[in-house]
Amino acid sequence: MPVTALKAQTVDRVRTVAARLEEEIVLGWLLPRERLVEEELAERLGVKRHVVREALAELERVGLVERIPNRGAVVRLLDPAEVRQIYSVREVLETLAAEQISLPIAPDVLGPLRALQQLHAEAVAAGDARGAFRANIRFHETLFRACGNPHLVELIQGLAQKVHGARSITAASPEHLARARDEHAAMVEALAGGDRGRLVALCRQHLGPSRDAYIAAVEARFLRPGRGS
Amino acid sequence: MPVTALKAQTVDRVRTVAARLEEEIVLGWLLPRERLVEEELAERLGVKRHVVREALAELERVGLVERIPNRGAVVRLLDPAEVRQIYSVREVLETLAAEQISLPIAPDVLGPLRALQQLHAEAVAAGDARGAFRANIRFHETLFRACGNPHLVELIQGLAQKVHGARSITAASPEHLARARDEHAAMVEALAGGDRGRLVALCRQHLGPSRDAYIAAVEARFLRPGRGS
DNA sequence: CCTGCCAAGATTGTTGACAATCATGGCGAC
DNA sequence: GTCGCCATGATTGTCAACAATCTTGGCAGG
Repeated sequence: MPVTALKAQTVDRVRTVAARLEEEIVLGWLLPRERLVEEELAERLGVKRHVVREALAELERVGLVERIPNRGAVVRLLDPAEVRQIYSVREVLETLAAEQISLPIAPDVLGPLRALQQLHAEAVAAGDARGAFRANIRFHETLFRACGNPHLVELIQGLAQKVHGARSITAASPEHLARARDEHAAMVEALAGGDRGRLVALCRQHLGPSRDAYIAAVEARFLRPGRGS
Repeated sequence: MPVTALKAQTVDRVRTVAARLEEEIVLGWLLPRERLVEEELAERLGVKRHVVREALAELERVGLVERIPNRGAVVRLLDPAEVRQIYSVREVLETLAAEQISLPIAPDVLGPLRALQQLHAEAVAAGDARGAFRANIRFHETLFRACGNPHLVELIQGLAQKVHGARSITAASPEHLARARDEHAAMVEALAGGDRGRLVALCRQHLGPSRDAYIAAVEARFLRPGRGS
């Protein structure tokens, strides 16, 4: 018998549901201010309400969802100022991590990284936003894990997750995906070449575009006076 | 009647229980590897098991408690290597925050800060470890909040919480408490005097002692070969 | 015509009981 | 005497019904 998943533990199902909802938010299936009704989600995702409940609590902690007592959960609209603050911390942390990666990079990091880079490139080529999103996450996780400090990686991932709600703008945009793809390639190159300065610069630049695109989009689309329905 | 707490919302009770358990861990009431039985805690703290359950999940996320499926929760023993990693990130983040505090410090920050510093000093003088712990948390929260980036503050607090389990060594030690008291005074002085370099240096130095004391204590007391019961 | 209140429906929050799982100690086989 | 198995008790995990709360629509009064 397989060692895993003989019986899906609830904690796993919670994680699965949370990840699924996160994806739907990132991919724009669920829009900001959209209500998330527990029973409806439970039925749609084939789990008990209790599981959905915990998943929503998880997403609330992360910041993707807002939960008001007795009123339920809605997809959160990130305030541009907040996004700016998060990105400024991300920049520091990701720079720090990049600086701590021991170069030359170990082959057992570089190999998987190249594989994930290719996976991402293929998803982009196929116009598969979900695949690109997933590959992108795994790429950065693998990259930053090479810094050797799991707690730093955890922080970086947590911050990235916080602004995932801001990704719906760029997650499906061919230009942004292509740009990310090329930047990933450049990062791998810098790693392989042992060029730390370039790597750090690339990591920093990698953050800018989605942040700016989101802020521009939000200010244009959502923050019109009079809380556009 | 007070405006708040007309009815204690469950989410608040969860937080309260989590904070209470955290304190008991920090103050050494609950020792590493000690089992945390849900029903027992529920009765002792006067809440339903469900609330304890969520609180334990919270503490697990934070890292103070370890939860094994179907086997329950135990107070987690922090691995010294992990503690070192966490402290190294803390150092970066707290330095960053200290550097971003706009000087001269605003009076509406300095005032409360001085009050908390005194509260802490009084608790130390009275040998009130719990009071000192609480005042200490509030002091640092107030201090770092002055950096203007709530997300950075959140990260700093989260990391501090992660190593709270390591505080049981120093939380009741008069020497460490006295030292912290003096360093707090010096920080306030540096803030009031607008001396950023001194402030940053103080923040950095402030971290060292409890880290080192914990590592020394753990290596001496808990990590003997043969998992000393 | 507008305002405030009340009832109905929808949704979340809470609880206790039940099921599943795991540690413990006793018993028999070898 | 030791090893392995099974019954038992303790503990956690799951669930569905019930209670509390909020929103919505309608109606009466001004």
